[in-house]
Amino acid sequence: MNPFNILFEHLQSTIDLNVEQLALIGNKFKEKKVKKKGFLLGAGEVSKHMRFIASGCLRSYYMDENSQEHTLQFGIENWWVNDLYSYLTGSPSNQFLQAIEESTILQIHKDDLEILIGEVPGIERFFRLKIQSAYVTLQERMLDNMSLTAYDRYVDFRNKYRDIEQRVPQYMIASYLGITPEFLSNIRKNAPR
Amino acid sequence: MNPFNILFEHLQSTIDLNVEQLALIGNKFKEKKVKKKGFLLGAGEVSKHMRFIASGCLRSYYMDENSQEHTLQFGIENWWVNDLYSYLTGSPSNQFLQAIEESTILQIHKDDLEILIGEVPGIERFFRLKIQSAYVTLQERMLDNMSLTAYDRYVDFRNKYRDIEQRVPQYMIASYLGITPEFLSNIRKNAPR
DNA sequence: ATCCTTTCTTAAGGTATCTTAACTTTTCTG
DNA sequence: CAGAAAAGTTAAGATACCTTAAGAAAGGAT
Repeated sequence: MNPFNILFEHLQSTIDLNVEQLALIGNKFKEKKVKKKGFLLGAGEVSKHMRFIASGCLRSYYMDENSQEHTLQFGIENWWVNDLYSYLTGSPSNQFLQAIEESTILQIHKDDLEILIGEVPGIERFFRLKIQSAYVTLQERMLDNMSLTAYDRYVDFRNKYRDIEQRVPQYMIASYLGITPEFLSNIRKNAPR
Repeated sequence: MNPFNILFEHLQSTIDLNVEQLALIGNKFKEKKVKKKGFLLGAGEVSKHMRFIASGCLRSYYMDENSQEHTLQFGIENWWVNDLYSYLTGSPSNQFLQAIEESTILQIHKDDLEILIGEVPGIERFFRLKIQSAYVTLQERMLDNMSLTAYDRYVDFRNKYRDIEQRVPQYMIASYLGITPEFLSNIRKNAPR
């Protein structure tokens, strides 16, 4: 399926859009392919785009002073990925946005998004809702991290993201859960079933 | 100072408002006093209000299955406190919103806020920006929790929230940092200076 | 098919943080 | 101001998770 049609369907699941509006939207989003291990954003750059995954799989991660990677988000088809921090504040990102599989992205520049919002007001509502649910998800994760053991977090992850679990290497899952790959391995060995 | 004037000044630091608009806003917000240790929201209730602290000090916390408290947020004058999760999704809260000092709150009901947004469009922008910065703050905290040691998180907390540190009991700070009060005590003892 | 790279596992020893419990200090209440 | 309640400290023993290092397995490239 054409990447743009994937985007259109995705948008229409939340807001109503007529043909002219879809055309306006299609004009502003640009298609971008990323190879496996390719980067859409590197630490130090300012994120200037909102990015929609039409196909493939990516993750964003933060690298701390000890060069440890911390995965912030995975994303597959129909997800949005970005360093919202950098995008919203305009400050240089401290994250990397990297493809785990060859992926097709549709992205819109911040300036174009502002224009588009003027043309298609529903878009503003769409992104407000996105940010809200991003917040809600993040808070849930924060609470889980504070109150659950690594094993429980792993079980929750598997239940919540079974589709993602198959597609990403285990050490990235470990870095998402906030543990070392060795310890995740250990957890898996001693897990029931 | 009158609580409403504190709110008005706060709003005007972000958006422009004329006298009629301030009157409309003043009509919709209700003043509420909470005694020390009093609750504005309990687990199980749905949060139906946006809440502004005109004076005092509060915190929101989550209580896990082992009855451990996890402080999500502290708030003092000019801050907004809420369980955004519950407010946005309409699901019952898993948090408590409790006063640490006697406090004066100005709160607006969700339905009234929607009406108000119709009357004063700038208000929508205001809350969108609030949620965005809440997201940004939360992500920063998430990263800190994943990459820093408890000692470093404590130092960061002191630097960032010196004004709050004076006003809240230490065991709440511990529950914010994700450690036990005993361990925070230990950290403080062994800390430089 | 084979070699090289990436990912995963195993296990021993170490460290950050927790648990428990008793004690001290501070704050609140009447 | 006294007594009770809340908050903070101390220290010993426990545990979840990390570090290191080496080897096994899987995946990619030629």
